[in-house]
Amino acid sequence: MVRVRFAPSPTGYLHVGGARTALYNFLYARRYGGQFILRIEDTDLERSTEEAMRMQIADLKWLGILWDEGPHPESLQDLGPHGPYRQSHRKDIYRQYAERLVDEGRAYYDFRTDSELEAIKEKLIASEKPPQIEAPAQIVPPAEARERISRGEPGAIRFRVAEKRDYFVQDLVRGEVRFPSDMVGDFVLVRSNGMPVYNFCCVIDDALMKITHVFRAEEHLSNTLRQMMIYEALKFPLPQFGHLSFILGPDKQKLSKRHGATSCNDFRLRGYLPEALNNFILLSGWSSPDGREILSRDEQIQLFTHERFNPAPAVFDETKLLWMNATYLRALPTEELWARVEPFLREAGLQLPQVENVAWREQTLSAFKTSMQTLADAVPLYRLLDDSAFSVKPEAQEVCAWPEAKKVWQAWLQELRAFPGEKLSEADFLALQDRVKDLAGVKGKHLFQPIRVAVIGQPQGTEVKLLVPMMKKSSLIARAEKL
RNA sequence: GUCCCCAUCGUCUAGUGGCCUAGGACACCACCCUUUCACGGUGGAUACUGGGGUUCAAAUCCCCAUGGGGACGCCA
Repeated sequence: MVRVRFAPSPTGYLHVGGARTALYNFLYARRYGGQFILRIEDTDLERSTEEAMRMQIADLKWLGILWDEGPHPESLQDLGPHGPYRQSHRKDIYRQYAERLVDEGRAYYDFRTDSELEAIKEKLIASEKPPQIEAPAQIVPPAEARERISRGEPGAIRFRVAEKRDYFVQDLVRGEVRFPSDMVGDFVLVRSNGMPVYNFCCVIDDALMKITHVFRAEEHLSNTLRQMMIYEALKFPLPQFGHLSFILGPDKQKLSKRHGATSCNDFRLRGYLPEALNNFILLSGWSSPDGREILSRDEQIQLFTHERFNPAPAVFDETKLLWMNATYLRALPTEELWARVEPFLREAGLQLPQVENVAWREQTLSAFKTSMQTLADAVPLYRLLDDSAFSVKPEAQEVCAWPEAKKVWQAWLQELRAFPGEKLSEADFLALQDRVKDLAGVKGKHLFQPIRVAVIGQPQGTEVKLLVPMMKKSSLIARAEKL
């Protein structure tokens, strides 16, 4: 049974890198009919917040990455038999294992102060040795140590790196990786404030939650050595590891805030579709066997295997994401697309009198979607239909200066006023345009462009024969009168 | 500094010794469609970091160099 997890630390919005790790784990679980667990790694009390945890959960939901065990997406109550799923709620569990290691001599209490440890490190560096902490000559016996701790004295628990030897992992992404044990000194398991550290919690949780495969970012590769030592000391079975390469910014540095939009929430706000972002990050470090790029969730699940991970880091290219978003957006059924676009239009405060008309939505959206790459692109397009926002744009200057323009506008207005109906169909418009042509004695672009300016105030955009049927005659007249 | 990871078009990537005069996608350029702008269609330019091996044969295996990234925390 495959059991995988995503274990974010709640210190901000969900990052695209984190989203990718979550997606890969999720797909892997679905591919092999296993379970996907969400675990919150909030042992850093300084930086973790409840608010950030909610944001991350909201982002995962938005992406459609749902978990079988973990905090309930709404209530945040533990869901599943291996809880609690927040590390800050598992302190006692960690403590128990730490004490066990102390009793077995695999770990020891360390009452040395920060400044003492600092001095030791400096001395090591001065003598050109790696600055690794080792056990003091005299270790405080467990009983005495516990006595001192219970009196409130601050003391940490350190793991004792016992023997010098090489550790090997068969990494699912990188193949065999060798770690010499002297890469690390005796490392802290439990802080002197009683809170255990990441490497320790991670091992205990993964073991207790029966995690079989750990797919995580490459930054954890060297942590794996420490974790392997803990697994060994606790006699826990080792899961399979797969270390995913980084997602980088255009400058090949690790993607961060200064690269602009990097959180899922940023992309949501900018009008990206979750399915497009999903599909895009999927392809940043993984490829499909047949080279196809646009893949439905079902296809993703069916094709997802660890053999197709790319060990090299990937640069995040928003241009391609934009293309992919446009592709998904245009493929959406109109009513669905409308549901996604509508919040952006509302946010922009546009006044669109026919907004309740389903046929009008269909008509406008199918005309506009070829010029949209993001949902936010709908706003300037629909603004053209808002009478209160109508104005002759600076780009129209040249057309307005044509001597033919005034003649065309005059005829246009005259014909509009004479038109019997309330709205013009495409055929009505074409016929009317013909009469304007005869009346003004103008043809070609000198006819066409002034009419466009009369309709939307600018010389370029969607075809006029599609635009005119979107508006009421009264709007068209009002606009023409403003020229 | 020490250790670890990585290296194919500008970018995402295919490639697991002969199918590679290196394939696809985005972006770019040209043309077509089009009385504008998009969409769409067709075509084009562009890459195996360098040097040594191994082999009849290397983008592919090995070594070295170079470059990039990561870890070396009582952060995760």
